[in-house]
Amino acid sequence: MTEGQQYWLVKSEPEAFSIDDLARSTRQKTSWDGVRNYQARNFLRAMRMGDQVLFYHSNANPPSIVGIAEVVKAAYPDATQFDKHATHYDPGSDPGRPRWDMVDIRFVRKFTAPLSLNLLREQAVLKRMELLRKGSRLSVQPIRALEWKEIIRLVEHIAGRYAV
DNA sequence: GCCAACGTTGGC
DNA sequence: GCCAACGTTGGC
Repeated sequence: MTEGQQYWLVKSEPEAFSIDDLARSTRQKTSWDGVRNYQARNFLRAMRMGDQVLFYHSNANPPSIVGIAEVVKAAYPDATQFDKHATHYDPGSDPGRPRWDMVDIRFVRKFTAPLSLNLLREQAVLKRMELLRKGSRLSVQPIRALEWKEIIRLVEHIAGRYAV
């Protein structure tokens, strides 16, 4: 584990962009654009190359953490904010001082079995996760090192059930 | 499809 | 600065 490495979670609706879409992308990379919430943007700006990112499927059955990506490029201006035809066009953003940023992430792995929201709720160690807070909508959020460790433990535990 | 929770907008 | 109205998110 690299010193200073941080952990994050990003949400995506699989119908819009799934972990399989990421795995199929050119060089298995994508720009995480379209974030239009200041708190989420600030977390994007705090991301560093090599940070590990949990990939969460919202509006899915069941909603689950489905895999891992990693940050391969730190925050830089999100081009879609200046594109009149883009869904997330922001006429209020000044090109001289862009309001919204994006990062590039690369596929790392897809879990053998997704970790459902229900399963996550059962873990005492994960009680403080932003994701599990009622009404939480933050699409980019930090994950504590302990939580990361617990999630990896769960993934390995579940994978072990299918091991030969 | 419902609706609670939340963020943003804009009138005052 | 207040706050009602509105739009969005996202679990269920």
